[in-house]
Order: sequence, then C-alpha cells, then structure tokens
Amino acid sequence: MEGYQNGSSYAPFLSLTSHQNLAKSEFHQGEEEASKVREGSSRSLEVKKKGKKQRFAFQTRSQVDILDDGYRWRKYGQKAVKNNTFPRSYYRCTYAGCNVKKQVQRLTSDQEVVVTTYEGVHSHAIEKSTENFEHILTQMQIYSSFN
DNA sequence: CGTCTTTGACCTGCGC
DNA sequence: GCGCAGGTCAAAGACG
Repeated sequence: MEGYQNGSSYAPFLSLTSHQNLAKSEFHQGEEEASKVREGSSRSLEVKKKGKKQRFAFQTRSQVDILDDGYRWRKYGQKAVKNNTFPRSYYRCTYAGCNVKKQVQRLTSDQEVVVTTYEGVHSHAIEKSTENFEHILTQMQIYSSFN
C-alpha cells in the first residue's frame, strides 16, 4: 500500500507551499508502473513494484540547471526534445532505496527559465540545509503539472 | 580513491 | 510493420 508516504521529512517545498501564495501543485498518483520487465537482454531489473508515482513540476529562474534542493542527485542521461532546442537532463536520487527521479529542462524561448520536474517522494531526510532551497522557493513558480 | 559526469547505444510506446 | 520521440543504462573519463 502506501509504504512510501512518510509525511515527515520529505519534499521541503511541499510543506512550504502550504503557506505560500504559490499556485496549486498537482500530484498525479498513478499506480501503473508495473510490467516494466525487459527480457531478451541482460537487463534483469525488476520494477514490478506498483509504487505511487507522484509528479511535481515547477519553473525556476536560474542560470544553473542544477538546483540544490538538499538532496544528492546523479545525472543518468541527457536527451534533447523535439520542441526544445536545449537538451533535457535526467537526475536520480543517490540514496539507497530512494528511487526519486528529477527532470530538468530549459526553455528554448527563455533559457533563463528552468523547468524542474520531480518524480516520486524521498524516503529519507535531507543531508544538507534547506535554507538554500528556501531561497530558490522564493523565485520558483508552480508550473502546470503536465497534461 | 571515491564519486560523479558525459556520451552512445539500446529499449519502449505510440502513430500512421 | 516501421519510424519517431522519449526514456534509460552502461562504461569510461574527469575531478576533488
């Protein structure tokens, strides 16, 4: 069931948004992640765990793509989208058991704006101070979740 | 030495 | 059935 919900020490922005005048943040809880079996190759990864996928996207005005939100992220891919001249970066949480993914994309129209999309919820506390992220929160705007 | 970044290749889903 | 787009992984290199 909801073994991923801690409601204690995750996504600092979630709590902050509570008293912020930011727009509404939409969370999509989809339970359709199972069936990701890839046979035929040496990939024996089993992601058949139907975990709740919560997606959270927002815009930030920054010159750097890497927004330090207090967690450690490891980049695992970079692909360019057809609609955007700039490539999209894929990050993943390096915590054991915490398979949270982060997606960062820059707008081709406004390369000063960075769209960050969080996927999943952290199951561990932050390792760094949130003060830095809190500052970013002031400039960030909730972007329409997705379609 | 350990950690993380980068790039290419590979896979899947969807559309036609 | 094929092509396109998007998404992911792995290995090597770079860096502190």
